[in-house]
Amino acid sequence: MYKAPRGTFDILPEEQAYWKYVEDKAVSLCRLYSYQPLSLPIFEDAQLFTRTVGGGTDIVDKEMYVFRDKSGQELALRTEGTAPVCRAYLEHGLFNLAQPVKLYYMGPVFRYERPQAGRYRQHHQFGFEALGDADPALDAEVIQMAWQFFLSLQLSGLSIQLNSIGCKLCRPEYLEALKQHYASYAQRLCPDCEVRLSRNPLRLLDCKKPSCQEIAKTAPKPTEYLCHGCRVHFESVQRYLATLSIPFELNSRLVRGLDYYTRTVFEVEPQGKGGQSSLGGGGRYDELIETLGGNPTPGVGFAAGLERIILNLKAQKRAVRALPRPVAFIAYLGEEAKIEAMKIASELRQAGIPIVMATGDKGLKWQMRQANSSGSRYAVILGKEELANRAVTVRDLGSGEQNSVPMTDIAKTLKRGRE
RNA sequence: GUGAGCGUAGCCUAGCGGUUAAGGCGCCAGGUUGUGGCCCUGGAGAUCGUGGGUUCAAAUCCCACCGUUCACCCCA
Repeated sequence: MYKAPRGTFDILPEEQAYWKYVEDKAVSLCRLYSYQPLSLPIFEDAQLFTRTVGGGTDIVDKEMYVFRDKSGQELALRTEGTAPVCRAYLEHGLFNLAQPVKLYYMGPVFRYERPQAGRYRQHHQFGFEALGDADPALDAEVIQMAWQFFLSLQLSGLSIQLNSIGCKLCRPEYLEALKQHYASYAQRLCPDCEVRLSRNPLRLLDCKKPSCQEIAKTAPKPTEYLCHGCRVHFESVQRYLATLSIPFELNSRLVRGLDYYTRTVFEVEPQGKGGQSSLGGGGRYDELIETLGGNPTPGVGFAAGLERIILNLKAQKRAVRALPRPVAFIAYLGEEAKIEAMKIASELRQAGIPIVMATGDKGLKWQMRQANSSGSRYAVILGKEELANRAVTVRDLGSGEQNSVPMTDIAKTLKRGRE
């Protein structure tokens, strides 16, 4: 027997209401803020990720699904959405549009990890990006959007963690200071942090080991080393957020696991949870498009994990609207009635009424049971008697009331009952 | 990549050394010759994850493998 590959899963009909709920909120949010939909390929040139997300990050070093196609080109299932959005921005000359360009996307992303609660090899992200404008007001807008997204989902107990990690002007100096600080504790570092010290020092800050956290506590903070431009920017972001009444907590150890971030980084997480619980995150990436060969172009964005959102919706027992059910189930008795029933079903569907047409030539009892489990509001019954009268029997499956309805009036009757 | 728990019908679960592996949900049939839901009766459905070992005897004990879940790590 075949099974879905490890870390992947089917979303069965009974689960779909949650997905629809989240997707609808995402789409209406983007409409509200005038972000436009962008659909992206599932795989990209592998280098798109290695060059932007960065070597030394787990995503690139050990989590990419890389393969060669028949031409020998090295491709990768996408590990995130921001770099592909920027690639599309450059490829299609979207820099010629009025800036900033505001886009959103939704779809699967792939990372080769060991699955656990809220972590999969294929998961789904919803993200939005604003390209071509360095205004801190745009950082604030993106954070506000993220926040409003979770509010609209009726999730509670969340917090926004906010930090600034500087730019190419000020970060080198900071990293130097950070390395010096850690160098004096070299023998007390965990093995992972020893590697981080040389490969990706920023990540030293978010090690969860108590012994390393001690060292991180006294470590210099990125915000202490911001250049003038970055400091002013960060202050503005905070001021704008305050103006918009968006709550946030400064977290000087928030660094994010991707290399392309500059200045603002933020994360939305549930209260009192550990490391792997982040619901979404984002930030500014003013150097990313240049890395991809474009003119220097600032950008800021956010992405959220749909599985984790749904996990939290369930944990908080949020009811979601059920998927629509059929209006009527059409039962028939005998071949002649079957043909008439098929015609009626067809007409009703053309009138926009969702119908389940019985099949299988079984008894009425069986058909009624089907009607019941289909969730239909009505059963429409068509047998010899009805054929003779040119009128069907319409039974309300909620109340059990049942009437004879002329064949010409079925649509009208069913529609009336819908209100 | 590391560690721990768990693998019994489509789903949930009982059985934890001894004859035909038990129950609930769901499914099918019947209780109405043309009427669902509730109820009643009956039925189908399980190589007890796979392989090996211990034993007179293994779903039950041991080992390996596979799968899965959770945690670490990292991230959505």
